[in-house]
Amino acid sequence: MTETTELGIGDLAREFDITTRTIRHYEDIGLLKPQRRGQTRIYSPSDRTRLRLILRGKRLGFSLEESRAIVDLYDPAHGNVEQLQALTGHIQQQREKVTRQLRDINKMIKSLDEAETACRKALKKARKNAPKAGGKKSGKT
Amino acid sequence: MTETTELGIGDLAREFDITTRTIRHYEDIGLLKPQRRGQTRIYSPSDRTRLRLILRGKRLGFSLEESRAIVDLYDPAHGNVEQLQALTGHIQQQREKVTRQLRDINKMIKSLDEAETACRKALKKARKNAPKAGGKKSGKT
DNA sequence: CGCAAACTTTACGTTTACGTAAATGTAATC
DNA sequence: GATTACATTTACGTAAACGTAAAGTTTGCG
Repeated sequence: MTETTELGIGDLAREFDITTRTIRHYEDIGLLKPQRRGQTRIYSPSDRTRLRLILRGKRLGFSLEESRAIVDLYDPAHGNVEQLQALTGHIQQQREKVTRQLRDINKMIKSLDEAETACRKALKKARKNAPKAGGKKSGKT
Repeated sequence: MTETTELGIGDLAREFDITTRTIRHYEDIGLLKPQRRGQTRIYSPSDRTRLRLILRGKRLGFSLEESRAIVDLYDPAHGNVEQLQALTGHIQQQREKVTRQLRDINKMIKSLDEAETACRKALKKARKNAPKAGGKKSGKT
């Protein structure tokens, strides 16, 4: 019948290229809470979204506990003012963390640019007076 | 005597807020190769730079093996054309990885923006008709 | 001299994030 | 009704990245 939104654990595993063990592990630690039809886990689109967020966090080097904090941002206890205020705090924290990452990445990209430039330069030189080996030692750093 | 560039393991640990055990571990797996004065490790500015790169990699979620690949970009076997060519390949790989991260980060920042907006909106509403609870369920993603 | 502070090696312990195997259940298909 | 394919729980195993404890140098200071 309804097969539009009903996802099995295998479907998810295939979609995100992870193992079912991984998905169950995320459930073990409370990151996912799929419904059950009997014993079998049934995943909703929102479960899929949570999983996507978790995996994104992973790619960014977040621990599963950190990812939990992020994922929970999208599923807050609605309506309580104090919790909402705490939530803005958490969002701010995450923003700072991600902003630091952004700085790190930009530095790294810059580094890669420099490394590439240096490498190309060395290649040019090597090809020019190339015979068999050993140009001059170039200065370092 | 010369104390300008001579760094002890404790100095480095303090500077980067890590333990000496961590630094020794990086040496164990070949990420650092400080000189020795007798038994004692002596770190050069370039060692410090390598360490900085390693830690940046960590913040970005790179494994130490991945960081090794990056760090080695800056300390390649100079002069060999094939190695230089391989090197440009590695640089390109790293660039792709970092580019994916950049996409992930931008997505996450966007998500955080949305989360914050939603949160502020909910706060406003909550303060307006403040009684106890229950907004509507909002659609997702 | 004596002692603390900072260095060393060796080696077992711990946490995170799953892997992997075993034993079992259920459902469709031949 | 036997096979095949996917699901389940339970539980021990493992790789990475250190933590931590033990036991021993080396160095400087009062």
